[in-house]
This record gives sequence, C-alpha cells and structure tokens, in this order.
Amino acid sequence: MTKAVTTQDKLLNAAEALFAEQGFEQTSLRQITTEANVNLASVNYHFGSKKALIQAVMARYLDVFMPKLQTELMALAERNQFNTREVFDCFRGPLAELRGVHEQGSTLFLSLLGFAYAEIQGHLRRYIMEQFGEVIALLLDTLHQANPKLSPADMFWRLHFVLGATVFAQVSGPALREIAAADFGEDVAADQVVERLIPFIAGGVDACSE
Amino acid sequence: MTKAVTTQDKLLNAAEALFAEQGFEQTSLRQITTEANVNLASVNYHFGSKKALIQAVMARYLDVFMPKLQTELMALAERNQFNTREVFDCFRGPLAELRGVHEQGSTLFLSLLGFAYAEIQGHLRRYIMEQFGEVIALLLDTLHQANPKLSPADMFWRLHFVLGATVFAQVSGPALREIAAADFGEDVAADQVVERLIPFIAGGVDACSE
DNA sequence: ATTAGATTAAAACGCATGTTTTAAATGGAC
DNA sequence: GTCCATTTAAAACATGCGTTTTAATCTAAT
Repeated sequence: MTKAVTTQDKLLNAAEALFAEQGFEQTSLRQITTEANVNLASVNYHFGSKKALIQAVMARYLDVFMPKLQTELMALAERNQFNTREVFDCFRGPLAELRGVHEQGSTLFLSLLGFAYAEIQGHLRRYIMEQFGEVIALLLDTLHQANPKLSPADMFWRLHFVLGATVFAQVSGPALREIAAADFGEDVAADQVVERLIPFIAGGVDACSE
Repeated sequence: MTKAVTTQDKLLNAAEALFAEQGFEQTSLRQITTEANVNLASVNYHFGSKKALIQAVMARYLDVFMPKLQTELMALAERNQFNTREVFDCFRGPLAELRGVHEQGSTLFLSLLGFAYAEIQGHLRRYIMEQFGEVIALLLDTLHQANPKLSPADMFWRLHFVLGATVFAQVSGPALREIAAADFGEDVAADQVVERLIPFIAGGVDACSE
C-alpha cells in the first residue's frame, strides 16, 4: 500500500511549487487548489487563511534548517579562530539537509525566503523573527567574531547586503540561468549558483571599509 | 507666474512617490489619482494604462541616468588600467545628476529599480533591456576588463549579486535604517547606505573564485 | 444499518482592482 | 459669441481575489 496523500499535503506541495516560482501574492488560492486537484474552500478549512498556508509552507523548511544551522554555528564558535568564509560555509550542510523535505529543497527554500523578504509581507518577516530570532542573533555574533575589525553597525549592513544578494539571486535565478546559458553556453544548475554566491558574499563582508 | 503643473506631471509625481515607497503592484491607480488630486480615468486617458504610467515614471530617470553612465564608463575604458572599485565609482556621478529630476532623485531611482527587479513585472525588465541593453553590455565589458581573472560567466553572476544587494538595500532601506538607528544609535541617511554598499560590492566582485 | 462527526463540493458574498463609457466642462480659433 | 477639439468628471463594467456559507458526501463507531 502506498501512503495516503492527505489534502493538506497536496495543498502544501502545490503551494510551495507555485510560491517558489511566482511569489506569494502573485499566487492565488484558485491556482493552488486547481494544481492540487482539491476544492477551493479546503485551504480555509484546513489552514484557516492564505497567510496561515504560507507560514505552514515555510515552516516545513525552517523547522529543519534553523536548528541545523544553529548547531553548525555553535560548533564553529567553539574554535578559537575562524574566518568569514567558514561562517558562510556553515550554510551548506543545513541547505543540503533540505533534500529530505523535497528533492530540490535548498533551491525552493531560498526562493521562498527571497519572496518572503522581497514582498512587503510583514507577517512573514515577523513570523521568522519571532520563531528564529535567536539563531539570527547567533549568526551576527559569529560573523563579528570572524571579523572583529568591522563595527557592529558595518556588520549589520553587510549582512543585509548578503541577504539581498542571496535572495535576489534565487528569485531571479530561473530567468538568469536562461540568459547565462544563452550567453555563455554553460548550463548552471541551481546548486551551482550557491557555489558562485559564497565566495562573493565572503569577499564582500571582508572588504575593507573604505 | 508659476509654471502650470499639468495633470500628467501631477500623476508622474504622485506615482513615483508611491511606487518608490510601496512598489508598483501594491500601488493602485485610485491611490495615485487621489494623491494627485485628479480624476481616476485620467491615467488611462493620458498614459493608456498602468503599465505605461510605470514606464513613464522610470523613463524620467533612465533617460538621464543611462547616457551619463555610458559616457562615464567609456571615459574610464579609455584608460589602460583601472580596478573594479573605479568601475562602480562611475555610478556616483550619474546618480547625483538625478537630483535634477527630484531632490531625492538617486534614492527614489534606486528604490524604483529595486521594485522593478523584485516584482515579476516582466514588462519593465524587458523595457529596460530593450532601451538600455547596450549600456549594460558595456558595463559587463568594463568590469571584465577591470578584473580579467574572472570568466565572463563568473562576472555575469557577480554583477547580478551586486544588483541584488543594491536593490535589496534600497527596498528595505527605510525599515533597516530604523533598526540600525535603534540598535546602534547612529542615524544613517539614505546616501550613506550607498557609501556602505560600494566597498561591499567591490570586495565581492574581486573575491577569488574559490 | 444507523448515526454523528469530519471532510469535500459548489455556490455565493463582499471587496478591490484596472479599464471603459458617457456626459459635462473647459479653452482657444474664427 | 460660437463652435470644435481637448480635457476632466462621474459612473458603471468586468474580472479576480480571499473568504464564507450551505449542502452533499464520506468515514468510522455504535
């Protein structure tokens, strides 16, 4: 017997695919329920609202990713010396773990995170901060340890530049991969974008202030 | 006599302020026309559609910025030797020129560009590429000259990371400046964000590939 | 087999959007 | 002053959205 796929799972799967591709606001419940072969009203029945569905989609990834990232960062912090690059390398493992949620888990997750940040969606930012603010504070702390030359204010801004580069790279990833393939012949898989990104952001964070 | 302010100008001014603050899709024509004290239908009468209004708002800036950037880049390219940082410094002048369009021209422009990039708004990306693709190609070329070690593909990706960081910094700039002011006591003007950004992106682009 | 509770189906609601239509007002040219 | 093209005003239109409601259906325990 194959495991029964519940309506809620069908909804979550269809929703995450559409959200990652189009963003949250651009994706309608009618699109989602049609794609999931499920009745329109079932979203509100099972989740209560569209907002709650969005948070449920994010939670599947965040609940795996954030604890893993936290342990990685804490393990690194126990060492005496480490550099910025090694801090960002802490993301590789937790991202890879997301394959357990979905085959393309890391790409989907980063795209979703991108839209969560890009769209004005205040509720999602608030949700993430409330649930995982501790991990984010730890990240800032670890980064500061890796590069004590930078003032906390500088580090604050650079971390957000990092977020911007990451997030937009994912959101516009599909379109960019097309252009890159056309212009340079080389096909770039989604994972390779992260490989290209990490040197960039480590270099940016470590740049001298002026 | 003070110069007559036409309906079209009232619309462009109200629209750009709201667009820069909320994004294009989040801003309704009713908001714009109310703010401009003109009739709702005048948008479609004078511009034809919301899309056309958006493009008209962007054109006021792009038509000033892009040619200036092009001459700056061409002047730099005539030198034998220059580095990545000097390429990005080419943006300072053209951005400052935007004060001619509006007092806070550079900030408004970057915010608009951010939303244009963030939202799925295919038509805006297409518009920019069709109108100013030549300048963007020149920028890629100049960057590659400044840092020949990087393959064209690497440079292509890094330029988009740069765009992401820039755009994100502008779009979430107001919120971030608030947080920064609360956490670090220092009030950061919008222009200073760009000053913080340029070392970051120059460092990112120049980072070694692996 | 019946019944009570959980789920799904179908339709309608209320609202906001961009656009279009129709009528009124405006402002020069003759 | 009259007339005509341009512009503004007000209303309605068509569409899509998230949500709610009401009815039908399924499921499992009695």
